[in-house]
Amino acid sequence: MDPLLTSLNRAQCAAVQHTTGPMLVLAGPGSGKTRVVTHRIAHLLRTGVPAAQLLALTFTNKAASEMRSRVGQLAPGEPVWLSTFHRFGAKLLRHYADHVGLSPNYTIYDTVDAKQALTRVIEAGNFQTMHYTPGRIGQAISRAKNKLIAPDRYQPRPGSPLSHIVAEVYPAYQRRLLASSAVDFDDLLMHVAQLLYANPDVRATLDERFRYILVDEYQDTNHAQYVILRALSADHRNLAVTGDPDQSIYGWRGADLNNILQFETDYPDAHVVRLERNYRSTKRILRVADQLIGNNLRRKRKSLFTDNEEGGAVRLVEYVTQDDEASSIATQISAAISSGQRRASDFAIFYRVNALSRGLERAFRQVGLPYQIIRGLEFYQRKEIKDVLGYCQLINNPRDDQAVLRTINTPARGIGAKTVNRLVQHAYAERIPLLDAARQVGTIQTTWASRCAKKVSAYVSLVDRLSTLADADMEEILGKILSETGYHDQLRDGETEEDLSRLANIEELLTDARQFDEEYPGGGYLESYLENAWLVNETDGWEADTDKVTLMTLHAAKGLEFPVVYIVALEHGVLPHERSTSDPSQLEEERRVAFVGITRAEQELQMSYAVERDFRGQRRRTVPSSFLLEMPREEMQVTFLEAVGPAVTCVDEFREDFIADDIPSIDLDSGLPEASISGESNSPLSQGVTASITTAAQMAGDGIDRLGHVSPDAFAQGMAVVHPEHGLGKIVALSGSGKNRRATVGFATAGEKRFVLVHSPLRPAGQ
DNA sequence: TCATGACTAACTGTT
DNA sequence: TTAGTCATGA
Repeated sequence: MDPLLTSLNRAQCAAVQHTTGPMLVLAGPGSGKTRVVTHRIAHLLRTGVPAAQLLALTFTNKAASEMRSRVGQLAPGEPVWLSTFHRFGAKLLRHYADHVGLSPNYTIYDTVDAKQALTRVIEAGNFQTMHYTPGRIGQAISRAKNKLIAPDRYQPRPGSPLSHIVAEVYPAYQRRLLASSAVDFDDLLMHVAQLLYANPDVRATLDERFRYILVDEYQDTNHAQYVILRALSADHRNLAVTGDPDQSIYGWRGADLNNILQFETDYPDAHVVRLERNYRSTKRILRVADQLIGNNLRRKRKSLFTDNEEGGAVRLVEYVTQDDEASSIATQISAAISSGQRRASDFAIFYRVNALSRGLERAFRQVGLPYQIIRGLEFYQRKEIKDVLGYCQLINNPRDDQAVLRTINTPARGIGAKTVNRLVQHAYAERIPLLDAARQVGTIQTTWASRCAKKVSAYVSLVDRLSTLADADMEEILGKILSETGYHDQLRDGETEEDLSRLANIEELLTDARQFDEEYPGGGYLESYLENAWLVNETDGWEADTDKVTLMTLHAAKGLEFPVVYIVALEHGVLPHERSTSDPSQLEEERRVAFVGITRAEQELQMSYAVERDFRGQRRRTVPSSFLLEMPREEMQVTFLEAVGPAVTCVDEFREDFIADDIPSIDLDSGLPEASISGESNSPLSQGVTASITTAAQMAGDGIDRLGHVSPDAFAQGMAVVHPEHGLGKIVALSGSGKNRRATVGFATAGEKRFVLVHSPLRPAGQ
């Protein structure tokens, strides 16, 4: 028998062996879905399908890289195109940019940039937005884009003031994006859909090229993605989608559950495979999940079962405060680790909102538990990183207004809001990019103070100077930016804690760039580098093989599994989230979020809530989540507090309701966690905490070996160095790696010189 | 034009 | 709690 199939069950085999025609794989949690997808890719390759005809699309970067590594094991060296929808869209758009009015070097705006751009458009256009914030308007535009409603086709609805505003603002916003040759995340899909729709020849070419398409997490696709998929599989109808309606948790992002619920209507000849056997969780965990999700109406019924062990009871624990909750969990985990039962990496803690991670972090630090937090977009959202990347954006795409606005006065060079506004007005009036407007400063606006004009011209020539670097190594580009703009000096001379951490982050960025250069040597990859920065999310930074406890949102947890799972803050308003409690379909989505969390657990699961929780700096009484009442009592072990003080009626009521449902095992006074660990005693263990980033510079030490040679690693951006002939200088930029590592050094007398570090007599100053 | 400090409003999730 | 806005004085 084919070794690809031996380890699979019947349903899995059926899915893997399916080759032509549409297929829907309904895969319950833990049913080996990723296995099926990867094995199917390998199987297709084995049956002679060229790798170039395969396209596998996922929803997140994490899922894509997971899949890439697994396909790599099954079918090494096969160049299967495997990426997220957005990345796929970005690549296609590079190729067909002119078809949709972009230049190939277009910029991708993240949520923040897009919102700022929108705000500018609203201000500049003097739109009356009444009480609607740019955020609200942006959401409405995003929804329209996800539904593929083009700016000129948007129809305001009577009785919806917001839609009238959107009808005005949306076209202006989109015009400005195109003028900047920029797209937002939604455009990555909308433009592609439009491209395929408006260009039958392009569509046919791509349909021909991607004859076999596999889509993971199909329940999370939105209308735009749906249309793209349909367009790419019209002639070659080998579209295989996998998903689980019960795990659809991106409705707010436009995911349309109908896509999966109606797949069989769209493709009447679709082969449908159900993967219902769960290989992940214990019977009791699965029953809790199954009964909870049974309360949803909009779903496809499926029966989950497992041959795994019965397992221990699912725990529900009540705490007084969030601090109790956090420290109890931390103590439990470290006890399990020190007794040798578990490793730190066996544990994961899930929460509904990122803000809840802070208390947990504190508790973990106190106990000295190593942990890693998965949080979206942290690094690339930092001001200093965005500032530096802003210059890169500008080098890559000089029409990028957002980049101009970000960099024109960063670091401060005396170009104030007033000047910028005049520039913007001029640019909008002339319908030209901001940088061009800045370029014209000397010639057009005679009324301007020559002081301002001078500064603006200096900025323009700075950008021009940097632009000559477009094809250099990333590290060199970044290095030049840092030195030429004075950004590095400014931070280095700063004394605040903040400046220090900014500097550390910059170092981290340089290290990252250096790694990138090693992977893509020779330079000229600025665009790819930026694309990567724009489309990453920090989930990629998750290291499965380090021994740390994982903390993340329930959304980020999708697709992962852990031996022991904690879900915290099962409270009304948190899970379900307060913005979702009124709408039944949103409530169902919240239930699915809980379902996803529960089904990540392999052996143990603890859910908890606190009677009091700090929110917005205020302490509030909570109401336990109604979802808890929907779970089977007989599978659970409950730990209620004995007394929570006077008149905690909501919690009392909840307990009565919970107990009324004939609960066999209750455990009223045992198991209450000890108040908390004394905060003062700072154990030496806490040294092990690993939340901070160690920069390459920190690790490099003095970098001088016994022979007196200075390791190339000893040199860092901006460092003062000594040369025997030229004397004191400063490192302006670094590039290359290993023995090819070069430094550009600016000397006081001799000007700029370039050195190959291993052969150079350069030394860090002062050594 | 910029730095400072007071004040205020917001806190879902991800590409 | 905190990021962001606003007013003030230098």
